[in-house]
Amino acid sequence: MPRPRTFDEDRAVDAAMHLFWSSGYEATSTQDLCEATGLGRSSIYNAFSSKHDLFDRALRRYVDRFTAAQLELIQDETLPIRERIRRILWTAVEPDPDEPAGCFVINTIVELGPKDADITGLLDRDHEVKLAALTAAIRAAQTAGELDAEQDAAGLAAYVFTVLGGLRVAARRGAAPESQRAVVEATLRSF
Amino acid sequence: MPRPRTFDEDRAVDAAMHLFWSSGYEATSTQDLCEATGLGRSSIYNAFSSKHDLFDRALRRYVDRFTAAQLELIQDETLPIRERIRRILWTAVEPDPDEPAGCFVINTIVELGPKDADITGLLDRDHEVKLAALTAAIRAAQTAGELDAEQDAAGLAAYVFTVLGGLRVAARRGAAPESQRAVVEATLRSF
DNA sequence: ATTGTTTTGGATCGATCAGTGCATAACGTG
DNA sequence: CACGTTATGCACTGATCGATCCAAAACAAT
Repeated sequence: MPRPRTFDEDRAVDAAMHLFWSSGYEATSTQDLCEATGLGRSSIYNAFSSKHDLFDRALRRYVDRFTAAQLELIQDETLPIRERIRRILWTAVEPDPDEPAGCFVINTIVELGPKDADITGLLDRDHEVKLAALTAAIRAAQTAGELDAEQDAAGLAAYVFTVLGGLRVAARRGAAPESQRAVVEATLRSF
Repeated sequence: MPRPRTFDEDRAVDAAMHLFWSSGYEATSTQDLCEATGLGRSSIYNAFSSKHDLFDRALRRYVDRFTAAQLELIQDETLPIRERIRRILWTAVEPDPDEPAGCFVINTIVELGPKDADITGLLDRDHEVKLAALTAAIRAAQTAGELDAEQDAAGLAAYVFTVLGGLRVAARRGAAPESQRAVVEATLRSF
């Protein structure tokens, strides 16, 4: 019996995600969010309880999407481990012109890391999951003789994600794809 | 004949630097700057023309300080090139508890990179200088037989600074020093 | 068609934003 | 001591911040 929504909540979260991704939390005003989503203030505050809550929803959407894709890649046993790692890193080499430069997660760690424990907890847990998955994949490759078993698997996994973070910062700065490619190749030489 | 300043401009820039470094540009208000520097609004706007100008001064101070230290290290020919690279990366391993986590330059690239061309230009030029210096040092080590001459020196230099960026993002997230250490060791294995 | 519930638009809230104006205080110089 | 100049303290500007309120609108169920 109630009046139904005239907008798609998912689309609104998606628009907010791109805006926060591009401009950060503080620099994005609720007015900007209204314009980007095409909604009025009331609709936004009715569907989401606050700017911070909408940010949380947007970040979760980003994290879920990218983590799912990464985990699928990490656990794809049809590919050699080196190839999987290459593809993980490769996502930061050629920027998608339809999306903001850099990585929303990295941006958020940098902007809110020291100040927002809720957000930090969310990102930490996600990072742990990915780290554990890659560590397991590397260990499996080691026992299969695909990689040198002497190296610390957890350290190698941390290494991959650290380089990925660096590549995404470089992408935010507008690094040239050929430079990024050289970094990926140099990274793989450690394995 | 005029009334002299009762505060040290350098100390004020230093306090502003730490605040911007810790909290970012947008999240730092002029009121915060007054409290951190101990100055009144008039004194700040008299010595610096705007919040943006003070940020620019603070960032320049940071860049000058860190770039000088890095260049000195890069060009220290008494050390093997691998040791120089290790020490560059090592600066991100054990955080100084007296200073904000992470790197002011990285934070600024992430927050203002897509929006502030002046700041971006400053950071790009600085990055170019450091990249050129490390490329030259690597090339020299290659001709001296210290490193494999087959590898692209510029690519290796980009690799080092990319990993450094990743380490600094990880430091902002509060990464454990032992994890950071493992990343440095894995990085050096590419050389 | 009436009722009940929720959405929506628009005005508006107090707080805070970066920045300014002005009167006064403080100092070096003559 | 008096003058010239700058620094400082404080009130204040208009704009914008995130968030709220309320009345009108829209729809489903009866």
